[in-house]
Amino acid sequence: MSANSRLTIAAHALAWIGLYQRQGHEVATSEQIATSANTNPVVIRRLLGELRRAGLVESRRGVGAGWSLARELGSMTLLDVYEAVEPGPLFAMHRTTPDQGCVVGYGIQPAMQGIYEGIEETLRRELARVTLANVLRDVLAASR
Amino acid sequence: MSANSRLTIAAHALAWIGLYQRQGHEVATSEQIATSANTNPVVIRRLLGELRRAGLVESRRGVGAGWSLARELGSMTLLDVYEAVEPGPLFAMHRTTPDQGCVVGYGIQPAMQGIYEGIEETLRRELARVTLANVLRDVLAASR
DNA sequence: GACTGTCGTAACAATTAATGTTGCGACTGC
DNA sequence: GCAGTCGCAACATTAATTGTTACGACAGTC
Repeated sequence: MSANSRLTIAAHALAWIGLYQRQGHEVATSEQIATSANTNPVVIRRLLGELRRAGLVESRRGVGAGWSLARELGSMTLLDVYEAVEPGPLFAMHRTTPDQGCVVGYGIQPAMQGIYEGIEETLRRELARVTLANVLRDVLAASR
Repeated sequence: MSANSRLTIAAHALAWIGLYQRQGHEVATSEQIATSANTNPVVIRRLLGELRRAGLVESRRGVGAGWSLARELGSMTLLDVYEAVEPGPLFAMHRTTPDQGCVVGYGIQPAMQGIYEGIEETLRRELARVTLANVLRDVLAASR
């Protein structure tokens, strides 16, 4: 389905900053994170900008500039990141409104909307169960 | 997120065929369904072709051709439709492989993979709880 | 056996979203 | 003033979905 790796990259960036800070550094640059994620610094800045708006990270400018965590990794969940980074709903409706003169065309959107809402709520609950500290732990576990 | 209405359109088509058959008709044409969904018949044929491969619908050719349900709506779940119609996983990995020389770059994909698998499993369970008969019922409820 | 209506499928265009890239001004410590 | 990095805009590239056209295959009917 989705050609959409935003959540993955955002988690990557947060784990990277968290580990880097754990190693005693103050801030991480978009350049460093981009190298680790094998992408362009601007892509990282865009993503981190959204995370900053959500209060998950902070940025400094000027010399010695860069990014740092605004909260402990253990207090951030994937749901926080997901909501900061994913704009729309999981499943989309028709791109053109269906025939309102047809019973099915008229009723399908409210029906699916209701169903999808319940499913998204469950997805949120699952995402909320995973903290970024869990993610970093799993990341480090893979290297042994 | 996903600019992806495949599941919605597929459910629309199945509900339409189900209702049409309930009204005594043998088969529905892609033309009719496309009119209700306000899209092109070929789009419907493509989707229904995938549903046929999954054993949910059947098609006849020649004069009086069209589509019919292969099973009761009550025995089809949204999960059946989802699996027939959605190709990839819900969340994607990096589009280029991250820096394998970096601890995070090395461990992030297995870590996220494990997390995503659990979440997708939950999603599947939710989708499996909704039958297409439920969908049609909700559709008809909206018109009153 | 020709005719008709619909599927089956390929080929291509159009649209949209995400991602990648370049450029440059803004900021801040030296 | 200088250097390093963010902030952001503009544009290019890529990929997926959707829309469209075209035409052959098929199966009934006349």
